[in-house]
Amino acid sequence: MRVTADDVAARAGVSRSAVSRAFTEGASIQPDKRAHILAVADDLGYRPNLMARSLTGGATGLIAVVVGSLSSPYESWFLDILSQGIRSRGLWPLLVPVSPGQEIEPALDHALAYQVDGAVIAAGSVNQKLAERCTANGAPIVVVGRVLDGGGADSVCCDNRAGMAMVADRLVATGRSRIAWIGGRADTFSNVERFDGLTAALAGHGRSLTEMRSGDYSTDSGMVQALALLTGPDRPDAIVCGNDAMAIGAVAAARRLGLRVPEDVGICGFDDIPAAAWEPFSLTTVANPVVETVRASLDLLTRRIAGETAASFTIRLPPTLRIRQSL
Amino acid sequence: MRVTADDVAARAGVSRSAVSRAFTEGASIQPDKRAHILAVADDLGYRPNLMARSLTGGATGLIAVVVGSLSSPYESWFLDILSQGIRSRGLWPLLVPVSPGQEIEPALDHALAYQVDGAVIAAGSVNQKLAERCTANGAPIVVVGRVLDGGGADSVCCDNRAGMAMVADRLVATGRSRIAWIGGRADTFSNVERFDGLTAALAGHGRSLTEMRSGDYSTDSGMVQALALLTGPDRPDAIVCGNDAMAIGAVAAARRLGLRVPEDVGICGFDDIPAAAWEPFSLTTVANPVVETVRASLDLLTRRIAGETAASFTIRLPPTLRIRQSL
DNA sequence: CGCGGTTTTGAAAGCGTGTGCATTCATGAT
DNA sequence: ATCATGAATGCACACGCTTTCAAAACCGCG
Repeated sequence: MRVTADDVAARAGVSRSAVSRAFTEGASIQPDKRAHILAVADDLGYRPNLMARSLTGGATGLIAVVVGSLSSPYESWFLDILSQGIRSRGLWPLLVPVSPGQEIEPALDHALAYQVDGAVIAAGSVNQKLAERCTANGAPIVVVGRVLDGGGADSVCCDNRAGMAMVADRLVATGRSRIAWIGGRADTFSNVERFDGLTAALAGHGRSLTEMRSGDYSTDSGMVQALALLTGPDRPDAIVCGNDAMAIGAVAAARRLGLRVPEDVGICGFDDIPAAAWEPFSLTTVANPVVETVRASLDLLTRRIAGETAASFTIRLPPTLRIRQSL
Repeated sequence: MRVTADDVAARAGVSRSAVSRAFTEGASIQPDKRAHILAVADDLGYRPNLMARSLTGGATGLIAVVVGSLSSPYESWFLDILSQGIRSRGLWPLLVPVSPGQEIEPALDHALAYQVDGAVIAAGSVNQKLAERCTANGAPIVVVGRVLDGGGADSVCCDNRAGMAMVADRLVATGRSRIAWIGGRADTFSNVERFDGLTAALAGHGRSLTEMRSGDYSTDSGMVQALALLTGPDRPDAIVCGNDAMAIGAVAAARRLGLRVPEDVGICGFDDIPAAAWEPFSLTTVANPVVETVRASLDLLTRRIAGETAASFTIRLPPTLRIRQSL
């Protein structure tokens, strides 16, 4: 039923090896014979079975992409760019969705069983042991958006502290004095770094946060926390959010209360997702360099796949402050 | 280097067949021997090579997911739900991203070469010939969001005309008389159906569109087209958009011009993406039943994969009108 | 025409797994 | 004690491909 290389060989009057060579770039075969074989193959609708090929070749061309809930605008934006990057390198993304809170390990195990050539991990928590297991199975990994403390895997991550330093400067420049914070999920690397970065930078200006609250990185949670802040005593004149989604919620909250942004309350996000530019928000935010992040991640990963062995590498990419209307 | 079933067999003092059977549910093997083998396997970090397994078994467990630009909120929302659904059925999504305007065929061909068990196609144009090629290669497909005219593939699609009929009712009920349309990319199935549905339903009320414009389903294009409409002569008192992203842009445009929504101009979208509920928009929109769409698609697909052969099937799911603040 | 050297070519040996088949083993009935 | 029955086990083949290896074909040159 399924047409195999043998079928093509029989039909073209050559050996199966010849068929294989016809499909292998730079293999030793006569040009006109290759052309004939390819014509026959096309006629029969034959394409080499990549499963079988990878059984010998050792490479599958698959890259596991571990990503969190895709309805989050940041994750989907990142996945968009990442998947394009993977395809443009002739590889294919095997999607490994993990809901927040879910264990990454069983899912990644399964992906490893597919003999993926590598993995980009942008969600879930990964420890050194897991990283080593992946590399031991011949699948180097690169961790995106956080840094593995123990080493053992390359990581690419935006410089959250530098980003927050720029936010602090802006807060001071616009004369904000009662500055509140809405964090994301507390256990995440980016949340910790962004919070630390902000408090440290503010301290450098002799200031500190007046209030701290936690959301879960969703727009709804930003809305809820911002409502609480803005209706509480000693209303803040600036709210810094752990990401853009929450900042969008915060802007909505301010609007609902009839407050002007940025005059009454300045609001700042992080990431610069596409929606941040939408006019009713016009979010001032820290632009996360995701294009560069993707490029760097895949460079690192393909080099490892090619066999380069070196100590694990951490790349920190500098963000930029995108000043719009909200702060 | 890579640990194989032979390694486990040697270490456990059994034959390789025994190892295989230990990992096969319901195979004939002594319980305690299976336990021993599994223990040894776990110790060695062995997992069956799914590439090799699928070479004999005939099934790979992979589902090709053809999807457009993921930075679009609708696409990423859909992919989120779809990928969860695929995983919950024990299958794995192989991502096949195709940019709008790009040919779907070469990408899908490559996915077929991976011997995917099936494909969910939610982007790009697919004709009957392509559908037949897929099924001939043992990969049934289901087309989502549009209907294949010639048959040859199952399709699941929301009833765009019914949705637009509800919009028309609402337009009449709120007394709109100058109704404009902002369409999406003209060549898409959903755009044609939604436009036809709206004009037909309006005609049923003895009304018609006063102006028609085309965007590209992006928020920016919605903004641009709405600005043109709202600053032109004979300003419309309602704008119906081909999707939510453009409707969001239209709301932003109205706000920029100082118009009140919905008093001065009513705005309506389609899909009910998560962002539609965000407060500054509070979009009145047609809710696309994506959860049901995903369920129906995967039901259809898994049944085909299981071998059920029947005439191709088209499922039309009824949308609902979600009335918020914008119309 | 012969010869060393370079391509081409096909046969065959894997790659890691599932499974049909024949064999062995344990079990219980006669 | 013997035999029939069923489960458990190992051997070997198949899956579809790549690639090594040795043989064959080809080339230019003397």
